[in-house]
Amino acid sequence: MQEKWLPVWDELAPFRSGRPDDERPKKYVLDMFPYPSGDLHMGHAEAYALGDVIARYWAQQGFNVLHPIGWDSFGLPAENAAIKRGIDPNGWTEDNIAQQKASMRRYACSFDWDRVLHTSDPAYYRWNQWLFLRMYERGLAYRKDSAVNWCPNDQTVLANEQVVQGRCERCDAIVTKKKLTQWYLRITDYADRLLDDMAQLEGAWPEKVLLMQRNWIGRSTGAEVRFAIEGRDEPVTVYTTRPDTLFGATFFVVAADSDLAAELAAGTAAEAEFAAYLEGIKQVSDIDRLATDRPKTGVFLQRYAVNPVNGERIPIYAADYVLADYGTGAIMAVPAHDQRDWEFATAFGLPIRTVVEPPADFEGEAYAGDGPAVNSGFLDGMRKAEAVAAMIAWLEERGLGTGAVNYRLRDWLISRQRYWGTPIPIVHCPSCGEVPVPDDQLPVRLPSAEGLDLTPKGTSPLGGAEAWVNVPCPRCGGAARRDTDTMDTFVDSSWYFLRYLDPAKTDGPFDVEAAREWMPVDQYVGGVTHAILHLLYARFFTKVLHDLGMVDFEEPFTRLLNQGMVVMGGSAMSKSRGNLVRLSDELAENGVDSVRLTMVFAGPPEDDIDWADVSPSGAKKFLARAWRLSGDVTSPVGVDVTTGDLGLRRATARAVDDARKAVESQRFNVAVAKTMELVNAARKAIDSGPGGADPAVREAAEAVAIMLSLVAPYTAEEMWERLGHQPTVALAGWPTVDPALLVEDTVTCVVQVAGKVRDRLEVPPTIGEDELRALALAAPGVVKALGGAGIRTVVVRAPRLVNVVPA
RNA sequence: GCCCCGAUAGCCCAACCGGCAGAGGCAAUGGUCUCAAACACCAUCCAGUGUGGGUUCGAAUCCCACUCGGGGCACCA
Repeated sequence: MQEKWLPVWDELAPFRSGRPDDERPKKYVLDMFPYPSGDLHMGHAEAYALGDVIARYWAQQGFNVLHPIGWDSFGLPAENAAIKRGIDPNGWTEDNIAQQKASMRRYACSFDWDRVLHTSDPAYYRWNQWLFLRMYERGLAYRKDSAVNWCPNDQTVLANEQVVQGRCERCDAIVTKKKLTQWYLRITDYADRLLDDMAQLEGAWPEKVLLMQRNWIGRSTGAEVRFAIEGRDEPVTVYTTRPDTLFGATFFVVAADSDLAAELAAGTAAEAEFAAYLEGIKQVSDIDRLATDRPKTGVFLQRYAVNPVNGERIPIYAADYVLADYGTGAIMAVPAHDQRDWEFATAFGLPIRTVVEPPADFEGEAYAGDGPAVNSGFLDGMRKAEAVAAMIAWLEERGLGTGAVNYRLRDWLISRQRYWGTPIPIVHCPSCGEVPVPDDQLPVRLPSAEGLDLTPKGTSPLGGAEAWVNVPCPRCGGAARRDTDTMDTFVDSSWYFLRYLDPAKTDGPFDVEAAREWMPVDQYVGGVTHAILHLLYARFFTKVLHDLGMVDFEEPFTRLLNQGMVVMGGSAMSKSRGNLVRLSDELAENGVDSVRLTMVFAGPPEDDIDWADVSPSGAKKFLARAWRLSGDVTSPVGVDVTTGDLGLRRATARAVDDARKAVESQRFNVAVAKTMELVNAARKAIDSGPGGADPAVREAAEAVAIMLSLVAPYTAEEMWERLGHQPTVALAGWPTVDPALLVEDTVTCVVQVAGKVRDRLEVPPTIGEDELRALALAAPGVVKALGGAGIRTVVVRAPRLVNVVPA
């Protein structure tokens, strides 16, 4: 069947979306593009089967559907394979792309093959560089020196988002900290918009993803408070969400690894102790830091801060439970109302002063809840919200502090010390400093990997490409060096959906006019693994592009579907676990259509599919059963179906309508079930009903073919041909439903007595309440159940239900 | 520790605004066809919705508590 239909589909190109004279309304369906590591696997098969249902459905509904595909082809696997086997990452990548592309074609994905792109193509990454420079011009791309996450295995830095439970999300190595100068994108400038614009996505994105993003951005509101430090000219500002507890601050803590801690310790009696402590915590990995029961440690710096609200002298400690890169790296400690401060105070014998009255039955240690303020001067008696506002006003009046907002989100670290990525288009000149590469000199192409040592060693392999690195400064012409870092590959995937609109464009990253027409993406489909990283970055880029005046929308993806994973025997498939199911084996055994059908029918798309629980051979049987229908139709093409058997016509109308509703609400498994139901009804009509010559049977079989075309394109095409039509069924159009056929002439009304079903009545759907009540009370089952007892009330829900409540 | 989501037949899953627990499939059993088997077709079997309370004429559906499973966050002041 593949040999038969692939050339036909190539010829007809039903899914080419760029025709200029196409007047159909537009829909943009986007599948997350794959990383080209080897051939497609079961996970791809599921994701692309689901995306295809949506794309093909909209095509059947008469939309001009843009459904592109490409490859996210920069990244470590290519580089690691290259190191391991001594081959060129580019060649490895191209080979895998060719293999995946061939598999996708066989898998009958409805992609527009005229729009493919891959991100390791200089014609693509040139625009990464261009966008980077636009951000640089606006101060959104900058370099800073700080302690960064370092993966000792991959020998590269990682973004905050790529560290999971203190481990590298890619290779699972324990992440350490390293002080480096790195490139960042100022995503924190967009924190509020990234958070607030999620209101637009409510109901259209999985609630879980929105929640994860909200948590990740982690906006909190509170106040910044200035504390004078004895023996220091400048006060130190702290951030707190509980300014109402300021009277309860009994000590002060600075992050041990902050510059401030070092400065405060310098020259004091605590200096040596502090240095030893600092050395000690550097040895503690993030893994250990994450342990919840870790005892609080710290060093008294022999110095004092002054609480601005009551002039009290409070001791300053350096500790590792305060983070250097959140807030200001220093806190006021209120042990009575913060569990961490409570633990520290207990360990160091510091005073604990209650300033919020806990409820009488409170049994915990620190009380973080609401309650009336006590021991708090002018705040006494106020509850939390009022006290917070009053304290902020008090501080602001005296210039001692101000209301403030903080975020958990950090700026996005994009430098990577690896080869296979987009070179950062900056030249470092001894006299001019950082100099952007002029636009007309883009792309800065990667030097050939040949002769380069790609082995990770902590600095970028690009530094070894002498001829590439040493360039004249674009500004002064003097000897200068290129920046040798490459960009995080998440930069590549932050705007690829725009590039599809005109992937060959040479005078800009994307076609602004086409973006106005096609964007935002109507439906995005992909794994929940990208719930934070990719989706947050893509949203950020979109907002930057909006501010650059290049797009007129603020959110790139209108609707998001996260498909589940394909697992085997309850756990994720892996070679080492020995439960790997090979897609190629499944395809060879059961065929493309059966595998796709199995994926779609297994359950709701967002649920995991356990391959042990599903039956591709069952799917195969069903497809054969559906296909046989087309051979049993004996009426001619174009026969007047209105003369057909009414029962089957009703079943067809109902199935088509139910399937439509199911697809639109993304219950694809239900849509398949409705198709199965129709196949059963048609079979019955042929074998033991009006027979294959009845026009209603043709109507049903044609509807089945079209419904199946969303899931099983080969089978559907075969049926369509056998039914006497020209290809392609993919554009046959969704069957029209006569609304009259959906109206039943009688419905079954359930009659309950005290909530138990006692009788059933066949009534017209238009029956009135009073009439139905009378009928129900006279029903034999009701009379019997009542047994002469009186009636309290009768609940009538015409036409489906009556409930008689006995006295 | 905090926060989300889920639990329906042996298994995977349906059930619209609270209104007959069953659409579909897998497996099983019986039958038709066959020399026999496979295929195909027909039929049958199977739960009262995780547990305990509550609201309601009526709860799988709403509320509370709990159990189990999955996921997210985790010294973010």
